[in-house]
Amino acid sequence: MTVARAERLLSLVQVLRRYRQPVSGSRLAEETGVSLRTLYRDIASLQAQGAPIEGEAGVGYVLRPGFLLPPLMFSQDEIEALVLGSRWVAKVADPRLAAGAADALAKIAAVLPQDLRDEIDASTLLVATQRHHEDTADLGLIRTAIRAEHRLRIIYQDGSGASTERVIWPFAVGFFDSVRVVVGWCELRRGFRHFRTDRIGSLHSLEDRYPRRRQALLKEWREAEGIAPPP
Amino acid sequence: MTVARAERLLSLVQVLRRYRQPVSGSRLAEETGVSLRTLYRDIASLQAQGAPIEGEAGVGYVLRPGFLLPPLMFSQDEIEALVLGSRWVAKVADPRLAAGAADALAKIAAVLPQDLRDEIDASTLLVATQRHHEDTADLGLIRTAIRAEHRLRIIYQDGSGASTERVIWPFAVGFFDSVRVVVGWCELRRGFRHFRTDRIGSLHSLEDRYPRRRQALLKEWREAEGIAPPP
DNA sequence: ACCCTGCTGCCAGAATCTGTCAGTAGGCTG
DNA sequence: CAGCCTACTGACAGATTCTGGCAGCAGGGT
Repeated sequence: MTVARAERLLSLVQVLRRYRQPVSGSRLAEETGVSLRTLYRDIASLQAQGAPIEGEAGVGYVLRPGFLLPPLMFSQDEIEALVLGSRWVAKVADPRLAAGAADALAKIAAVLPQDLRDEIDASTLLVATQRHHEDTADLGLIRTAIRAEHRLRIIYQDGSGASTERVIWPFAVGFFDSVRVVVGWCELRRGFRHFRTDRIGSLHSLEDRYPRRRQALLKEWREAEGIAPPP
Repeated sequence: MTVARAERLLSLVQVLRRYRQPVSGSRLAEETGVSLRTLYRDIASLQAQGAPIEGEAGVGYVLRPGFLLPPLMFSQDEIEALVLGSRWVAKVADPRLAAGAADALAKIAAVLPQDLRDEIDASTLLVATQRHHEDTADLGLIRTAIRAEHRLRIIYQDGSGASTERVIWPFAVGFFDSVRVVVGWCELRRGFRHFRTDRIGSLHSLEDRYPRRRQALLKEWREAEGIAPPP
């Protein structure tokens, strides 16, 4: 007894949800293991059932949010991934974000069937990363400033030990193995600068919004530094 | 082009969700417009896909919760933690686990209210960890063996370059900055041993269960190595 | 003891699905 | 503009699946 098609249609929805950018039909066909022709038929079937899938020639398919069908319950691999990720965040991030990781996992656990809930506690994937440098600045405050796109006044000690006071527009944080780095536009240097969180002496939010959007700054910084966006 | 069956299976789930008391098969057959025989087949199909449907003679069918993901609500910090953790796993883990991280995040995004869903894309916390050594063994297979508590036959090259063939009882994986390490009981050495995944030459699951539980092994190993459990 | 129910095997005809081939059309890039 | 990638549609034939009916077994409730 097969449910090949039903299963495939669900997995197609999941693949479309995973990519948020347009995906070509041939790629979807490959991922679901059917021919291109059948993929077109599958897309048409989903659309007939109300899935807001948009296809554009030369671009690909996108699933707009709003499809009523909720996703299937998490798989074992997905639970393991969530647990592992949460453990890593709990270990390397600031206390507020660490608590967020634990709380999020608890909320997820609350909606799991018993067997999957047991998987959470039973997971034996361990985070054993190096101990990182102690932050001298509150990364939680920095994240809040980033979300609100607020300017920050900081006192920063660079690699040579010299201290400077600057106003920056923070828009990202990079998590390295032993160091966290705030990425921002520096008003003093009129350029993108990186600030290790263990070298920021003092930190004060100016509570006013910097004039550009953080996504735009991020994109510009990526191009300047040649850093590819995450998948 | 109809998707009669796929559509019917979904509607069957909806009907089962609507009733919370047991429903008889004949009633379900009537509501979905098929014969009783086909209804039994549909139920079997859904169960094969993991739907926790319970049938009892003389009573009827009940759908226990845990098949579809219900709506979830998270704080901004929790979302940031989930996104950051997922990005890290996607970067450092084996392809299957990495896909699990992306899929889990996509599923969460699908049940989030609009404003929180935007937070996922907007997150500017970046994972910039060092590039790790290439695995020579499929970590996905190892994880599967750990979950099933199966013995593994491996060929391992130790630090000095000497190759040995061993049978191990794998029970944990440690994720270091540049290396992944399988923790197991080694039948050859009669003791706990650690195996870097970039030094495991060959890997073969024996498909039989080792005689102890992995939680017990983990606890014993922790005590032997003096490693504290995660919070 | 009786009825309702879940569940399985078998069968044959009907319905569906799938891949291949061919062709149209729209967007993007150079 | 040409060339490439892409979305889409139609037709066809073979393979696969689906479906309903029938018969029968088993478990629970009355």
